[in-house]
Amino acid sequence: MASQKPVPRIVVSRLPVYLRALQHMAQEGKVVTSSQELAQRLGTTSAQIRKDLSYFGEFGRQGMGYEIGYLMQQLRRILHVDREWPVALVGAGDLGHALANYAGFPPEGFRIVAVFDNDPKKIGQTMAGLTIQDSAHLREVIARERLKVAIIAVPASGAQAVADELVAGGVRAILNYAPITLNVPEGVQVQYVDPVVHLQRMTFYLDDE
Amino acid sequence: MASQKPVPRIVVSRLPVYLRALQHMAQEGKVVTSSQELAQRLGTTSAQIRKDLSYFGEFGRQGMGYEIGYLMQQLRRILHVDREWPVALVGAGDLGHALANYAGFPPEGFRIVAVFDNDPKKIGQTMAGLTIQDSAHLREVIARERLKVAIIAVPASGAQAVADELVAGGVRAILNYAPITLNVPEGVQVQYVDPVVHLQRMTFYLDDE
DNA sequence: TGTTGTGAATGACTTCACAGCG
DNA sequence: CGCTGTGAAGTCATTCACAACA
Repeated sequence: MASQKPVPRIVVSRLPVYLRALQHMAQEGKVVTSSQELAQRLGTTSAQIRKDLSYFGEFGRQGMGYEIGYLMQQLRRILHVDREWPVALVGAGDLGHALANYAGFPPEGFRIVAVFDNDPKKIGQTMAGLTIQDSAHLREVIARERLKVAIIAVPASGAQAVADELVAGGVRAILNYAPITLNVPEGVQVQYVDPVVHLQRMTFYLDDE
Repeated sequence: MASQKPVPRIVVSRLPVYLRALQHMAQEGKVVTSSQELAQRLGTTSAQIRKDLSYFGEFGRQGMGYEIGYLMQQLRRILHVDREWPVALVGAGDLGHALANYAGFPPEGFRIVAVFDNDPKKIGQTMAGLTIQDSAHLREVIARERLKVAIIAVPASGAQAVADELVAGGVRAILNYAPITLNVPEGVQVQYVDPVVHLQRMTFYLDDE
């Protein structure tokens, strides 16, 4: 029986990694796997994978393991990625350009449908097939298109203001590439990508010579 | 007295975020702060900040708080970022381009000193002032330059092979932008940036309408 | 007084270990 | 027999709450 307990955030954070590994297995033609095999690939333990999945239901067969296609489908449902998510991208610099053209989004159901910048030289130009819009219209467009997901790829100095506009327009999930901690209301999700922070998390462990 | 207990990874992972916030405060001209103020900015608790810092020493003054410049300096020392780290960048696509030109690295002591790609059309060209080198020479160059830190910005299909070469050359910390879990030896640090994974960690919490 | 640093208490997460089932 | 699903045990992390001190 699946647990009714609240799902720890850390469990949720691992599910996309499981899903990604299952997709790779499927591409390799594998049909069935086990918590053991998956754990080995991911550098974790079979018990952790089984326990994580147990928060949501029973997806395996005793003695058999997991049917990869079925488990992928279930994880997509759990993560709410069994649909298309239209995404707003704010910032049309080098990083925004890379994100707008990233081939990894469409197959996963994330579709960038609007790009914003506040640079007059960029507004009106085209990026990845989309017209760059003035950030001044951010809130209005977000609200009209009912966008719930956005990516911030602007400098730190403008990021909080952008976040405020996004939230005011109705955005509930922000992937933030600006090197600053955002202040958002309860219930608005934020994920941070700051290469400097990520590098500093590793240099700690490097020998001090 | 500072604790002698082993430092939890999760504590280390928060230090760069504290450092970043302190830098912003310093830019605003602030000289002193408190665990309370810092916690408010970062959406955490003062107790957590004090406890985290207590693993490394005593950096504040009772009744007074923390001298921002001093605490920054101490965090830089703890994180081993009180020096220059030369970094190898593998992958000269859109993302590699954005990273090579990222203005946020130099002020933090991270300097991209070598760029690699395996595309004959790109090898020999210049990117951010560096000549793009053939990935075939990856291990050799890494070893010769004694590089300990690298960034992977290649497609998933090539990422494990790149990681193997990096590690063979002596790299001990990898910032991986490829959407795949890397298999590396004990002691080699890896940080993952996969926008799809980050987005999926948030869509879980979005209403299921 | 205000704020740190920290043991103690609480809470969360991971691992164990095994019943149960295919 | 092999592997899942899961309570129970064990470990780790956060929060509490207060002595100590500028």
